[in-house]
Amino acid sequence: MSSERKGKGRQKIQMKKMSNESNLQVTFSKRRSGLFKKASELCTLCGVDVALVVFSPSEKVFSFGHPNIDTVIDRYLSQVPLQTTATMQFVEAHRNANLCELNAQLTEINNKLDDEKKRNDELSLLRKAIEDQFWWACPIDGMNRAELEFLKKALEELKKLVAQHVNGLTIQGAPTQAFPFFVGNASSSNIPLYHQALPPQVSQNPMLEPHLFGFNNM
Amino acid sequence: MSSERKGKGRQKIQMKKMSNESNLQVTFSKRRSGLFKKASELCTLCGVDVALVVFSPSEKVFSFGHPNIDTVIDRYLSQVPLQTTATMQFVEAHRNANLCELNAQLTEINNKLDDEKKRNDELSLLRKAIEDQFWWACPIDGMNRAELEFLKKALEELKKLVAQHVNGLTIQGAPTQAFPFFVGNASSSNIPLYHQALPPQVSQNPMLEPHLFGFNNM
DNA sequence: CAGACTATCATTAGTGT
DNA sequence: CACACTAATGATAGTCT
Repeated sequence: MSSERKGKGRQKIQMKKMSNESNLQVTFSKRRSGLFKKASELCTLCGVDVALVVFSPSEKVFSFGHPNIDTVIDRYLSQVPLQTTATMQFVEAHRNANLCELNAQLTEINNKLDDEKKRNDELSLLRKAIEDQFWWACPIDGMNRAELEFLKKALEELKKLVAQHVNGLTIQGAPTQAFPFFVGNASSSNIPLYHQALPPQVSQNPMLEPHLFGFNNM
Repeated sequence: MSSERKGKGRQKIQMKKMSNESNLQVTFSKRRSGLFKKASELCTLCGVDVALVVFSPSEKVFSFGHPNIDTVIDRYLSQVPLQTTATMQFVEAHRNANLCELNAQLTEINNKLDDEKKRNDELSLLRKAIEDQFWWACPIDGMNRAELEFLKKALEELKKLVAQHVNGLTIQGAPTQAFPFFVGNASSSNIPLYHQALPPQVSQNPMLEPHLFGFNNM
């Protein structure tokens, strides 16, 4: 083993649209994760409401909301002079759609649990058989250790799976979906837009928040 | 200027709602800045569309969108096929009923998994210690067997719990409807919601994408 | 192609001004 | 109360697996 294992580590990157498509895809995934994590942390730490929607390069949509994205969007829309019954319908309809996706997730988890159980049963049987024949001997020692390790790993994976749901910090891509190749940026004017408004209630000072966002280097 | 410039620097903080109000306010500002910056960077780097809405502790609203927040929200809302009001109500009723139950059950499951993992880790350590000292002896055999059995039982119980939900909580009214996956957890409580869905264009199955869902205070 | 790894960069908690 | 600073923590680009 030569000591050449020095990865170059993180390099600074230019703040413009990435040219390499595959690189863009992985960066999108990583940064999307980070963004959603940050959003949830903001919710947790400050107890505030947040809605976040991201359309992937392949037009899939990722969203996050606390306490509920539709609620927050609704609140946002109602504060913007645009509330219609049509929007309400959309909101309601959309909420229902979530359930199906959740179902898929649960099914997946359940299948994994099932697999683990099966494996566990097999292991137990095997172990028992060995014990019954050689309970007085020691060679099972190493084997037991391996099995225990296996079980531990399985449990940990399961735990992680559930924990992911609990924490809501992971979004998985579509397992059944083959996404078409990226078509290109529809409207990629590089500079996004910030906007801040006050709720109808706050009548104090419309300029209460002097903290401005500057995009100096973008 | 004395050379007392030694600040203690950043300290790790617990991921729960901050108690100190003024501290919360400043953290909110800082993290909100960071969050919006991350969002815009994602837009710029990957050329994707994003909508972000944050309600401050004082109920002010901050929003960001690329290319335009309302456009993105509209796209988000309209990507779900409309359903009839009746169906929606039906589904909603069931969902609400199930959510609470599932929430409790899954919390329980998660706690059990947590316990099992802890126990398993302890066991592994203990076992390793014993092995290291008495690898040539057999007494560990019986003990391992008991613990293995215990783990097996725990796994089975967990599986059964989840299986009950899979088999018992399916909603049969809506064509695209199943049951929600819902989680609440004591340890990491303030958890918002993640959700991912498909774009309207995908004509295969409007409900293919798996969603992650989780929040604490329903 | 999704994760593990790691050197590096970026964010931010704590503090002073 | 908004900034400036700094030391730590946290995120991630590049790489390998």
